[in-house]
Amino acid sequence: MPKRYIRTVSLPTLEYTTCKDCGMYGLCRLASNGEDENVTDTLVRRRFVLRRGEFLYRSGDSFHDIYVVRHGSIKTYVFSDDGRTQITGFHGQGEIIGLDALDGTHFASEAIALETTNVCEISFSHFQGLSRNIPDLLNQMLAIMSQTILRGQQMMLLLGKKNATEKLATYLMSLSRHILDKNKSLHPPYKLTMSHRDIGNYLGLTQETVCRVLARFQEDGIIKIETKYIYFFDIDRLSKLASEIRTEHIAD
Amino acid sequence: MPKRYIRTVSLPTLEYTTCKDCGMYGLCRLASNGEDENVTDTLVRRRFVLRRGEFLYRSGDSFHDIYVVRHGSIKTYVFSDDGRTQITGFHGQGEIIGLDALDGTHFASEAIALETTNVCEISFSHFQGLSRNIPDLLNQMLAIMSQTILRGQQMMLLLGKKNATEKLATYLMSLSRHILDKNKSLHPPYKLTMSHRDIGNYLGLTQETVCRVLARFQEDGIIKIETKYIYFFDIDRLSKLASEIRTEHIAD
DNA sequence: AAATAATCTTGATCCAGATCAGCAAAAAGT
DNA sequence: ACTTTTTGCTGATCTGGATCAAGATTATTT
Repeated sequence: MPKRYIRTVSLPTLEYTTCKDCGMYGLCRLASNGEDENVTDTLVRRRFVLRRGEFLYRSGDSFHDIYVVRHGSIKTYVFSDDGRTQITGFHGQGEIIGLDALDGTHFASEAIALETTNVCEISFSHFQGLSRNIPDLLNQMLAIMSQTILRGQQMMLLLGKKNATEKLATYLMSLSRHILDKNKSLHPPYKLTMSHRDIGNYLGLTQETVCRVLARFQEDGIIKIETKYIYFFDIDRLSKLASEIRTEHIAD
Repeated sequence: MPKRYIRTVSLPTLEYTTCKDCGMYGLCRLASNGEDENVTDTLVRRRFVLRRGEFLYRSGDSFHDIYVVRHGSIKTYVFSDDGRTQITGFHGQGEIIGLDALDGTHFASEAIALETTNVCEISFSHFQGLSRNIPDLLNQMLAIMSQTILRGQQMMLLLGKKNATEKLATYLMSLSRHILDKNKSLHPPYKLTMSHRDIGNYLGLTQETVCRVLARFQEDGIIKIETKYIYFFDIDRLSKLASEIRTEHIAD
């Protein structure tokens, strides 16, 4: 996997993607001050394509822009001083990347494409400029960042308290939710762009354990994996296995 | 430990705390538009005291305010649907709490005082109102939230990749850094307001393991714990044991 | 000051998941 | 089409930290 910065600048997207499902849609619309569903050029300065293994940014790169995945998928990770890495997220269509750097001048994390991926680039200073006239821009951004913090906390619970089965079930649940959000149906099999090793790294497991647990889920008829494609058969059972975060109020 | 909402409203603080070391100092100063070091009443609407075991907010509470620890300490946590909890942070002087709720209407996490604690309350809608006139307020808030996201990622690395020794060393390092920030010296022993059980929960360990590792650190002359007070003897060794996150750029 | 409850501590045992190993299947490169 | 590399799979073994247990301190209540 060649790990270089080779950005193929703006291209006709192969698969049509509307902005409507994008995490930045609210922001882009606010910025463009109109209703035009796909004209978001006020906020987005350019788009480009990354191929598998190409970096969006690397640790130490100076920070200027945040990014949104328009099509494809990106993984982000941090590392310890002895080189161990922790994947901090897999980011698909509509997800925002780079929010961990906007308090400083340099990225501490890295982002790399898992497949051919189309990305919108938003200049942060341009964003700040626009927000002087459109105060709600920043408010929307606060909300997005708050959600990111919340997801981090849920990840801490997963890593700190869940066993292998619960971890994988939780992960597959979040995957299935993403698919439902975008495709409105779980039936078309979903392509897993991340390797077992990556999934294991993300969840605090080894690839062997990931493999074994997924094999068990298949024996139990919960999912089916064919090469790189996953079919969801029994979301209810998966949900029970996941021990999800409780968001409703609990009477003490 | 009685777990009730009993707020002792605004009082003369026992120990004098300047606003200067506060995480909100920049924000408060911006809001008050002046240089008066301790007059921050433009942003902070009220202060109050929580006693040990009292909640700042509970899961399901409707969200109106964010909070800053003025003196004392607060722990925050989330939970899974079967009641397991994951402590997401210990928050001391100057730290901001509640940033995980400002995208919604209700808190999903809880915050409880570990000792008698003095808290500044900031109405979020008031904050938003102020920020219309002072755009930098929101920018500062973005930076604070970005740091929170980054710390979450470092926590994922700790929980997912570090062993017990590294976890405790990392935790003690962050503790010592806080002390240095506030006290400008490590010599005055620092009071540990959190129990071994809490520390274990936070780090993904049991209290027994926490106890054993801390005992080893003491045998090795790295720290000394007397009842609830900790002395730091060998920060260098601790730092080596911690395998901290690497923030500098890495040549590939 | 005594009683009670919570927390800390240390040892013995256990087990979920890591590690090691080796082959199978895909994917990428030639 | 063939080689090479990467990723996936499965079994055998090992181990770090969990669990279980039980006494010692420290904190809280009466």
